[in-house]
Amino acid sequence: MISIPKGTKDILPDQSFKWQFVESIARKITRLYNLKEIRTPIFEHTELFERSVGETTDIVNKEMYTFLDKGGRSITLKPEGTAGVARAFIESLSNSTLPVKMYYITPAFRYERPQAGRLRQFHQFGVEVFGAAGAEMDAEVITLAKDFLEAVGMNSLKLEINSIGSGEARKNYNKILKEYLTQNADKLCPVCQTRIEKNPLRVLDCKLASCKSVLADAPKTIDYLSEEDKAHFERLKSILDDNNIKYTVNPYLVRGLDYYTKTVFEFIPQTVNSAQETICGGGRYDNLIESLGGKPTPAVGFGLGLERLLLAIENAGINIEDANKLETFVAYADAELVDEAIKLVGELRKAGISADYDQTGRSLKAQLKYADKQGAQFCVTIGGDELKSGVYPIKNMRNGNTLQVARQNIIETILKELK
RNA sequence: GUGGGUAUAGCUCAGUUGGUUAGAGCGCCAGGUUGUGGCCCUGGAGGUCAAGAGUUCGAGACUCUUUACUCACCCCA
Repeated sequence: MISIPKGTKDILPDQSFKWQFVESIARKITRLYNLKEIRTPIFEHTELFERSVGETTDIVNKEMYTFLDKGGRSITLKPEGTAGVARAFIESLSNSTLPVKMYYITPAFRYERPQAGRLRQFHQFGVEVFGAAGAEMDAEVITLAKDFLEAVGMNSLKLEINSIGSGEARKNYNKILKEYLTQNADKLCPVCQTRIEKNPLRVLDCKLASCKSVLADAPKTIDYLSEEDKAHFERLKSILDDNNIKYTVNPYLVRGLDYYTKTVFEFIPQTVNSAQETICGGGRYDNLIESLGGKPTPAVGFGLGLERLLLAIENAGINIEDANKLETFVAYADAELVDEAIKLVGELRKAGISADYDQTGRSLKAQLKYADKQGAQFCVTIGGDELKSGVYPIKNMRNGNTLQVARQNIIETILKELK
């Protein structure tokens, strides 16, 4: 038997309604915020990710699905959503009226050891906004994420924000942090010791108590911001305050991708304690477009992991209704009556009512059982007597009540009952 | 890449110090009066006990190897 590849999952028919639910909310909320969808290819030139995500990151170093195509080009399956959108912006949208506001729902691929909330093919809902430098847009993006999360039922999320600065100030901070960490290297865990050279910001994120105590006295990003960056961060906080959006400033919050500047943020469910707790992470990346060869263009966005979101929804005990239940099942008591069932089902469908009948020749009892399993709301039964009298029983499967309805009034009756 | 756990029916799992023909619940199919679902009862289909080797008179069980899955670390969504 051929089985599913490691780190992938089928979204089976009895689960897909959950995905449709969160996706429909994503489309609804983005529309409220005046964002339009963008769909970029599943694969891009490898170089795009090397230059945007960052050559020092684990994602680029060891987690990309990279291969040579038949033309000898190095191709990579997208490991995240931002790079492709940035490329498309530079290539096709840089002469548009700014700001350009977009969202995407896309699979992404990382070659990692799978675990709860982490797959090799996973799915992201993301937002990218180009061409607005002010903190108003940071607030817009954060608020959109929050509205989305609340609309899917995640009401008790923690929002953490921080600013990691930009330009010279950021470089300067990196240097100072590195010096501090080097001086205290002997007190850090082995993993953090290797991080000092590779990616010192990441040390701030370490969960070990021993490292945390070293970090308590470490220089903090927000103390090394330029005046402009500081004003930007203050403005963001005041907008959030004014709009009653609760947040905590986490001076140790950093992001793993190289392209972030200034504002960074995460949404974390309060119910879980796993390391995969962050379901939404984002921030500003003012240098990305320029570093990819475009005109200097400020940008801000977020990525949200749909698998993690659905896990969090489940953990929070939130129940998602299956919106795709069958509306009407047409049962027939006798094999000769199947033709009338086919006809009636066809009429129901033309009237916009989802309808089905048994195509496998089962007994009436089995047909009813099947209708029940499909979650059918109504069941019309055809028998010899009905054919003669022209009056059919419409059974409401929720409460068991049956209406006797003349053949020509069936559609009208069901449409009325469905409301 | 590192460390733990698991592998028996479609699913969740039992299976005694190694001992006849491999077990349950759920699910699936059928029946329980000829035309009415859910609850209940009865029956049926469905397993190379992950694979390979070893120990033994005898292995689902014990040993080794491999593989797969899973959880955690790293990293990230």
